[in-house]
Amino acid sequence: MPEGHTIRHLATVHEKWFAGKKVKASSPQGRFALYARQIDDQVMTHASAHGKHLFLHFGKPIVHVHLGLYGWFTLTKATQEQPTGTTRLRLQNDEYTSDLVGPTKCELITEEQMHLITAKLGPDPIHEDADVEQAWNNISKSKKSIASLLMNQAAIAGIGNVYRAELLFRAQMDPMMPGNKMSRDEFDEIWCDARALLRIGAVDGVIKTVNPQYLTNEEKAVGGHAQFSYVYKRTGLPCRICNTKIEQSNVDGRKLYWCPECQI
DNA sequence: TGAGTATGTTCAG
DNA sequence: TGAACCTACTCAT
Repeated sequence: MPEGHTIRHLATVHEKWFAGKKVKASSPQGRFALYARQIDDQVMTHASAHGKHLFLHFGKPIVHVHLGLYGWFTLTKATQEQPTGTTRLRLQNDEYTSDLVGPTKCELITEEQMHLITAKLGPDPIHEDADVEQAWNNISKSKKSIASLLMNQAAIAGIGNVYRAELLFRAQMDPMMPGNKMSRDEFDEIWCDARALLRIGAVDGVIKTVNPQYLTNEEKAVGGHAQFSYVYKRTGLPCRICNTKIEQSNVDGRKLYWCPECQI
């Protein structure tokens, strides 16, 4: 589901499947129908991602997608199956089908509008050339907690509620630490870990944060595509490291999970 | 059948 | 700060 790793994964798959070829575009649900007609039978040139925003480039027109909380793509080998009535956008060629359901945003924009969107976002750690100094600047000048700042897309783009909880646990950091009280070393550790974890997650679109040595035998048996966490959604369960019960609280209206023993 | 929940964002008050 | 929005799924009634 949608944090930065998912969007990067989706950009990669769409580019691999559709770039350089004519694409059939339709909007079974109807809300994107007018725009779908404009890109129908056009060639997708490439796909790109910044944070949680996906851009599918059809020459000048660009499809801008933000999945929001529960939007998703169903990616399949070319199918004759009818899309569900809620499918906002279907992209298809002879080999592949991409169905988009429930996005917060699906619109046709210009390159200029795309730049306006990305200009409002902080550096995306998954990008090779991401500006770490800009990210440090955004964090270190704020009195807000690091838990709050990591979710702020204008500070750092692409991190969501799962990666936030897991990054803070892995760094053994108090989630309430104000950005302007963090040392550069502490920030660098989180930034580098975010880079690494997002890239690992982007490979197959699954969030992987737990060192296998801390998985139970049952969890190990489940294997590859399963998602496990140190603290996310583990309220009341014992910490994988110290056995203290994981706690849950609310930061900016979102649930935050942490270990009161490890993260001091 | 209906309430609650979900890895998100925006806008009104 | 809280509600609204986009959708599907789980669980209680």
